[in-house]
Amino acid sequence: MAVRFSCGGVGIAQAGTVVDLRGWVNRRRDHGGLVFVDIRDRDGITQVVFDPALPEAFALGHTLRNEDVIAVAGAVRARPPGTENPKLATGAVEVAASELRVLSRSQTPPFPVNEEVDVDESLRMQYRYLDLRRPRLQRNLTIRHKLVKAMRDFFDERDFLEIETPNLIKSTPEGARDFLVPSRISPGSFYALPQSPQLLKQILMIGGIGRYMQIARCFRDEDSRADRSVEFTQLDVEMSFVEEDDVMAVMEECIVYVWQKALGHAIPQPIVRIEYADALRRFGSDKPDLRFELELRDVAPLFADTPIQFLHGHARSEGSRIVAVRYPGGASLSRRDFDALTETAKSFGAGGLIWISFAQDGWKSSIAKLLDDATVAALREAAGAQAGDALLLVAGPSAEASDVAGRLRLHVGDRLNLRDAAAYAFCWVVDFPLFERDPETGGLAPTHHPFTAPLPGQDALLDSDPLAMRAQHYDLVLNGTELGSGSIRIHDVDFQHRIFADVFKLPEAEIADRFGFFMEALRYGAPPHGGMAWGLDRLAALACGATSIRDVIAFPKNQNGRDLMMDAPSPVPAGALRELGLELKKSR
RNA sequence: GGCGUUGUAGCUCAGUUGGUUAGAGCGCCGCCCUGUCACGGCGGAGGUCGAGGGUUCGAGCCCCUUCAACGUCGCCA
Repeated sequence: MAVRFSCGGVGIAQAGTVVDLRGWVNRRRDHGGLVFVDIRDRDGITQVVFDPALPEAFALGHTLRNEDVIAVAGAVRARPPGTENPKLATGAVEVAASELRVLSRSQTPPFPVNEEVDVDESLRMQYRYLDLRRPRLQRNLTIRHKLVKAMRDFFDERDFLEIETPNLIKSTPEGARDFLVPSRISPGSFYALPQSPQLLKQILMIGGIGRYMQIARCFRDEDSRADRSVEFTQLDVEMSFVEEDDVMAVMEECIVYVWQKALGHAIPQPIVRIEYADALRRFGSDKPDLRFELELRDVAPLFADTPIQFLHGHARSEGSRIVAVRYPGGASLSRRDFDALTETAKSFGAGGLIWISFAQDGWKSSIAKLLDDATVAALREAAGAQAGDALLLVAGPSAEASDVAGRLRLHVGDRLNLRDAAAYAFCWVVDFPLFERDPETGGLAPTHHPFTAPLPGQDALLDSDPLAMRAQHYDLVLNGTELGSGSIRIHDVDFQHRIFADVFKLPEAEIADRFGFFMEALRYGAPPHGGMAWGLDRLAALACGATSIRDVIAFPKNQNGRDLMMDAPSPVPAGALRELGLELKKSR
């Protein structure tokens, strides 16, 4: 009686036992008088030998092709000395096939399943079931599973309830475009798919749940990127009767636990906290990559008396920065290299780029004629440049200069291979401003979302100087990627109303229409509460060393939001539209 | 919507200054092969060069338009 084993599960311990293996033909090596077939499942690969001594199985073995699905019964035996394969976990043994059944034949696959070669991503998506058989996705989905499992275990142990929130909800535009779902029973009315369960989890707190978590699917009808898709998954968490430090402590414990469980990696604690303003000043970003140093240096004072026209203003203006990015070894770059760097800086939004290099035989610069030795020496000192380094200088209004310099820093980090995919540098970013200026409307916009509470004691600033308000808002950042945001929420209905009415200037009717249900809930004893949400796809991608979240999603959508396997979205029959009370306009 | 990269055999790619019949490796098909594991040997099939238009005696290569994939800016509270 053959015993079922996985294709990665047989070893020398099974020698002599008759096993039953099921799986896919990974490869066939047909010697004419002897046939080797590697059989594969999620667990691994085992070599099966077909010998002419058993003519029936042997004859059928000849006909096998890659990706055929087979069941093989045979005795496990140690391989003849010298023929062991150390590259295979099961390489000490082989299965001598006594019985072969072909469960399913496969057409020739459109791309190799048994090799880790790069294949055009749209082809991989169209034949996702084949891509899923390959080691990379099997490994990534396994890691993702472990992450999610660890999260559920972690929160379960701490008395959190996992609660599902609906996917068909009310459209309450939250910045991103909603996906709308027409209602058959209420023609002309639409559900929206949630951009996040934000209001629902707050209402769960009002509902006395106290501690909530969910692995929640979210939808935003915006253009995709490598790190974001129209449909994505969040770890969503909310807690009652907590302050910032309580939430951050739990979430920090969580990431440490999860990283240990899923990756066996110990995150050093405590995770460093960086104030928002500091992050911008030192790294030019509110999601700094701490895998490498190269901190930005302000050098504006050195240009206070500069004759250089375009620097002069920025050197003296409160709202401007002149920032130096150190490029270790940059003195060996050619003028052409610096020209290319300048183009790169311009693509980041810079007006231009000043460079200074410190070679053995003296300094060079794009503005050499306008610099003197003393200024250059002071610059070198201020920016901490060593012999052989170069400095890249960016000047402009603070926000722009910080952003460009921050991107240049990352660019230099990339060029010098300082951004190690196997390293994990976490940090908290705290002390965000509550509001920021919306450059389009000129009005105020929430930095996080309109339910974020300010630091205690700042309520009065709402009328006098809202831009000076700081939020009880914290981001968790890993390797320059924002994993997630959280905050303490407003639980006072009057203050929440002032945010909508006084700050965002929403008309009463609109507040009532969009948020009426929520405002009403706040009137019935809302506990102080706060929480956080993490982008699970991003987290998984970083954990797997994947460059795109599509490599940690079983059935991802492409850049245009299309599912290439199912070919969705697709037109629907006219009758389906009629039933929904919808009529299509002729396109264009 | 903007910018960039890419598009040549089933896959991954090469293709010179515009010049004969568009190539390679892998895969596929057939035959041979009893210790391979990227098995090996011999033979073979397979191409609207993304699509459309143009320049030219002649276009895979030059020009215009367009489609698609990916990256990125805008956008994503």
